Amino acid sequence: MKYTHRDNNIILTDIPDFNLAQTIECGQCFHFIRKDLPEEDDSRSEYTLAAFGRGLRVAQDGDTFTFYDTKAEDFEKLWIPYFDLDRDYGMIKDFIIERNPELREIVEKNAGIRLLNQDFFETLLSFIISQNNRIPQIKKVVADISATWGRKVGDDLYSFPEPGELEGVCAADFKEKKTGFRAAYLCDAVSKVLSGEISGEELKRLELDECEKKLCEIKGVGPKVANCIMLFSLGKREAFPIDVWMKRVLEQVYFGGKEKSKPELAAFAKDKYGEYGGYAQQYLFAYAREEL
DNA sequence: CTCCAGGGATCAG
DNA sequence: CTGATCCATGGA
Repeated sequence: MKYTHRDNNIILTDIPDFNLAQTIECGQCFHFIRKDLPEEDDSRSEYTLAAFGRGLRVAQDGDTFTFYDTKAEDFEKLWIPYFDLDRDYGMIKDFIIERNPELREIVEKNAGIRLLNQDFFETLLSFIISQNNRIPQIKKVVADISATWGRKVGDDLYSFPEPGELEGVCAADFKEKKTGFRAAYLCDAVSKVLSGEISGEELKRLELDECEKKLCEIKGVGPKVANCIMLFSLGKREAFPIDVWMKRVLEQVYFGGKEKSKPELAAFAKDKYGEYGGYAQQYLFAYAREEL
């Protein structure tokens, strides 16, 4: 990874297959603020985001990425893994398109997506919150929970609380954050993590099916949420979350619009995309939200 | 007013 | 296994 260090900023060029806006706004993370930029300038985008107890201001201008106020050590240890910058997405996309030519346009429309490697605990709670909810509302709840129990890590930006910071927080407290019926689920998740019954490190070592099964022991975690957690925070890139959008796009692309059940589609996707399921899923999801 | 949101728990058949 | 209903909350 080649980059330069200037005025406390990390400047990154020559990084292919990476678009900041596509990566941050494709529905895999909720803990960010997009900076309003004058005019609709597609070539520039800027965000502040929180991850792993840190805040980050980052911008893309053409093929130049700027990580503001970032030390080389943090860039190497935090942000390269977080943005998955060490991975060869050109190879991944070629592989997907070669085996699934019907996905060519869909992949190329969002060719700059990278799958983030997020914190397990934050991803677990965030995707419990996501169930039967809308992205703006999810973002609001995540920001509110962070502002209440996390630490200040930037202007109007707070880290997502660690498990220990939520010790003693009960369902009534979560309800005040507009989590609705998910409040009890969040309590169960927090208590299982605090007790050690659920551990991100242990889950990483499990096979996909075993990992999903274990995650589904948490109240409010079903197949879709479990697969999001595995894909976005446990490094399981063969995971394949199926929500209403994935259902729609798969039915449209492969079944002429005919209805299929989610378990049916899950088996279909596993057979079709195999270990690249997670990547295919994210290109399909972004396409579905834009075009369907 | 109704309908629905990156679903899941629960219960019926 | 499959399907129906309910779950809080907010926006269209």
